[in-house]
Amino acid sequence: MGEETHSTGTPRRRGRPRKDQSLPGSPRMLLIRAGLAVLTEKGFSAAGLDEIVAAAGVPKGSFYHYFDSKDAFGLALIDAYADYFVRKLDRCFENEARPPLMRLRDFLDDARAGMARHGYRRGCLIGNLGQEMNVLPEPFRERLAAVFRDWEARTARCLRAARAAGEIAADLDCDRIAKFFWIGWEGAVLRAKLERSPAPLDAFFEGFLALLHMGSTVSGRQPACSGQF
Amino acid sequence: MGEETHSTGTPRRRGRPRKDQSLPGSPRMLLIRAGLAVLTEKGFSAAGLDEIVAAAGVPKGSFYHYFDSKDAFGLALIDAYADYFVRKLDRCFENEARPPLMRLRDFLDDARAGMARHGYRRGCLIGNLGQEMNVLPEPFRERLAAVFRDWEARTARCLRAARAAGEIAADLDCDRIAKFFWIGWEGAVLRAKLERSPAPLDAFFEGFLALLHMGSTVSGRQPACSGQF
DNA sequence: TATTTTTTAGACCGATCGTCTTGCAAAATG
DNA sequence: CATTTTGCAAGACGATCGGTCTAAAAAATA
Repeated sequence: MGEETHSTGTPRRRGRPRKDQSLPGSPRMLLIRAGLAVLTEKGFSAAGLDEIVAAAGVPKGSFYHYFDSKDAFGLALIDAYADYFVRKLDRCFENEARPPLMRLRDFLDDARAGMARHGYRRGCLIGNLGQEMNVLPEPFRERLAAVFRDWEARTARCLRAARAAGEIAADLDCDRIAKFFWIGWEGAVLRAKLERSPAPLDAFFEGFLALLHMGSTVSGRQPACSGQF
Repeated sequence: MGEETHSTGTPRRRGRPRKDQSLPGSPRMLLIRAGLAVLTEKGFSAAGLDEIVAAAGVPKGSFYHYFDSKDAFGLALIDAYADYFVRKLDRCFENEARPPLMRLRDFLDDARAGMARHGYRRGCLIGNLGQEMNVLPEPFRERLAAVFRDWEARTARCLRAARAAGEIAADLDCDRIAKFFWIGWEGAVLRAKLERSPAPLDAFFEGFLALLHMGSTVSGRQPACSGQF
């Protein structure tokens, strides 16, 4: 009461209205995009704001207009990366046109292509920040852990689909396997960066697949694509 | 010739003789010890020399007497850590008093205890530096990769002993499995740091053991300690 | 004691870090 | 148009970074 309100409920204020900072070309989005590129490559501590604002083509002075601090920026990057990655996961894991186990392989192929595209220099933002946990502010921890829980849940869902389809043994614990996958996968991305090669990704994935086919010898099914582990 | 030489062959020179810098109490060793503590926790980029020399109780000016640069110091730390770690690996993997597969578990127990002792803040130096590869000088890459090759070789030897003892299936490729182990293990250490918990170490290890018992259902052997993967 | 060399000691440097203050341009209202 | 309110940009700022430098103490030989 007393304040004039818009039909949408927004109080019509005087002064210059703020731009929509969720638009792709907005400075905020440019900063986030540049920040993702830099931090997936160098991590948080080694990434300077100067480099990020330069890559974004945004004046340094503007940075603190859009973000309270480098820390707050980092948290925003986690959210942005989580969003981007969940879309990728869903595109793979919920692709009904493919058998569930092949969806996992689609994810591998996607990741391998992504790392190759960037010369094996960019890794996983979540893994990078996780490694730096001891020099990051405490709020990062729960946020990163939550992202992993989410990825694990989506992966477990895909695994259950595979189990329901009879692609993997019926007595496998899909939640534990999904946990196992993400624990090891981050190690594989790390090694791929170190060796500048997709081999660690493949090596881990093949081992993981072999694990999935445990007990399949009993039911007589042959592993489709695993090596001789 | 022309120079006076000791009976040991060392040319006895004038001036203050240099201390043995491999002695435990020497400044150089204090710096390396402090550097290992700081870098296993914070990585290379986030670790400042000021912090390291303070922790070592050595004046900053002395640092550059013993090391040419922070980079050179980092390489020395890799060597020191590799030495320390190889001793640990051999203590576990070549312990003839234990069956080969149990030696692997001994390593797990040792690592779990080590991480707990430091509050799950210190990780693996090699993994930390590997994650930072893009912001490290190029010589680090080959050095780190060589360390992993060494660890893999020692692990593969232990696995072959297990295979010879009939603890694991005869058709398993021990070299590939060893590679798989170290790829995933570094991911497990990363997650343990993130979650400040030993659970990721155990989760990965149990999955790894399950992988080793592939085909054991055929030969009728029961997994000794793996969960229901 | 005089000389030579190693080691200690910390002030100091330019560069870069994240942050903040300040001022002006833009776009609304009255 | 004048006013108001805000968005945004530019650069200054202190702290800290890795690294350098000079000087002197320490410990040996001559």
